[in-house]
Amino acid sequence: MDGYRVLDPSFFAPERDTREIARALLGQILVHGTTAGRIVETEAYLGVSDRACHAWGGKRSPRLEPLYGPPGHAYIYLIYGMYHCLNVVTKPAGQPECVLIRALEPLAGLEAMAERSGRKLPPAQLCAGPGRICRALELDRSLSGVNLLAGDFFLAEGNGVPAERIGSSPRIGVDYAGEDKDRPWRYYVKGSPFISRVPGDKVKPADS
DNA sequence: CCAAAGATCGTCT
DNA sequence: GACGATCTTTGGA
Repeated sequence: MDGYRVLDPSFFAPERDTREIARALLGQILVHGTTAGRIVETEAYLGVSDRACHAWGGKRSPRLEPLYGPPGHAYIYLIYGMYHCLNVVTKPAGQPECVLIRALEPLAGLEAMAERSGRKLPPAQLCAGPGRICRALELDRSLSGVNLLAGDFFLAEGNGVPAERIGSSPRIGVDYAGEDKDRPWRYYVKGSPFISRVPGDKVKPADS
């Protein structure tokens, strides 16, 4: 879309820790076609040593190939047979680390997003959750592996979020990860009404 | 070939 | 808080 400037490749400098990138992605813009949103919630997945990461132990499979590819590219997979999740690869090829994009503040194409949801969702619910993001922006695994620094599906510069406005918590839905399940590698914009869950919530707030 | 599981979401009690 | 939907992917027989 016009009016957005693609993120500079230096955003994914090799020396940058994936958790730092996860925090820096807060406030940046995700664009696909005529839909766009500001990233307000992310999770870091730290590769082969992280039991919560799909690439834990160096596991490889066709689905995971983009995760082993260059940084700034998308890794998208189908989950539970009905939803997709979008990740941004953060490290040079061969280092399978990434950031899961968990929630956006919708900025453009809200009507299309609501239409795709098939129901009347308030803006705060349109992109509150990884599955909802992919539904709203029409992302699926045909886009896994694409470069997010070019094209019509890309990351654009936004205003970063200052450290004091960033909260952290354990990652969502990784109870299978043993000793890594409680690592506080989920990051969110404090007080944002667009995040998928507020710490302390066991379940999502009811529709309203 | 077949079984099992899954980085979720919506609905129902 | 619990449960079911839905189907690809993976690993083992």
